[in-house]
Amino acid sequence: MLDSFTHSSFLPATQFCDPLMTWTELINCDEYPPTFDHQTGSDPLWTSIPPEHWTKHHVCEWLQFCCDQYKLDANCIPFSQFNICGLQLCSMSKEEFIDAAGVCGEYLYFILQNIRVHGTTFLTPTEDIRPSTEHCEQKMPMKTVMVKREKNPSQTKAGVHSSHLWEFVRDLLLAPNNNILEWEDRDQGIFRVVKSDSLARMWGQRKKNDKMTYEKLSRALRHYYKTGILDRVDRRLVYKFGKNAHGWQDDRL
DNA sequence: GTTCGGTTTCCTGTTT
DNA sequence: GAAACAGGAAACCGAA
Repeated sequence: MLDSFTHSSFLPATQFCDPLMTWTELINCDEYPPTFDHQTGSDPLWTSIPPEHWTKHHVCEWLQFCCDQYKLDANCIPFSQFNICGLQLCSMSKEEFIDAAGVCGEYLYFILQNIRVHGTTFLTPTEDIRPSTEHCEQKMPMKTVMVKREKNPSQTKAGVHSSHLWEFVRDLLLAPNNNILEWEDRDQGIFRVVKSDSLARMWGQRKKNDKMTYEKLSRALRHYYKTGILDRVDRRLVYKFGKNAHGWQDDRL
């Protein structure tokens, strides 16, 4: 159904956005929120109204947006089950999301909660919300990456593979209501893996690798010790962001 | 075609 | 005994 939507027709102004751009990157991107010049009049944008007020069409657009931006496998999402209005969508529990779309459902749930928690103001194109370049440089370490993208839109596809495991973990930690990872010491960047299997499943989904296990994922995490992205914590299932990890302090988007 | 970074996979041994 | 950790080694893959 949603295959009929193309990225260009749906989000024309996000052409420079990395489909795997992190949530933090996405909403701080100068190209975000998108402008919908072609959409005016009676059908307001889903970005401009609270999820509770979304129409079925808005929900549909949001799903497509999630697939595009977070590279979720659209084949795993039974769109017929999301042929509902925003109010019904918001009333769905995480379990219902998971029942409907498996791991993708879990991810969709997180994204929706993010929108609900932060309201729609951050999706509204106001000068106050959209960070200026200078402001962004001070607050957002990822600014450099974004500037590169703007300068060279042809690198968009390359950006798909710039999503690293530690960034995936970081973004999951920053997502509200996630029960897979939790902070042990927010200031120190110490966090704990609560549901190792779920984490591995989600990472496997992201990498299109259904053979991913927590054992393999943890090995990948341990590689980060060498590069200073993670520091060793001598406790089971507990990790700490190192000096070379950035963005994890930005819990306020 | 080569190099490189970032995993992924497999393994053995250790610790909890 | 199971689960998780530690880390070596090799393979894989996409980007440059």
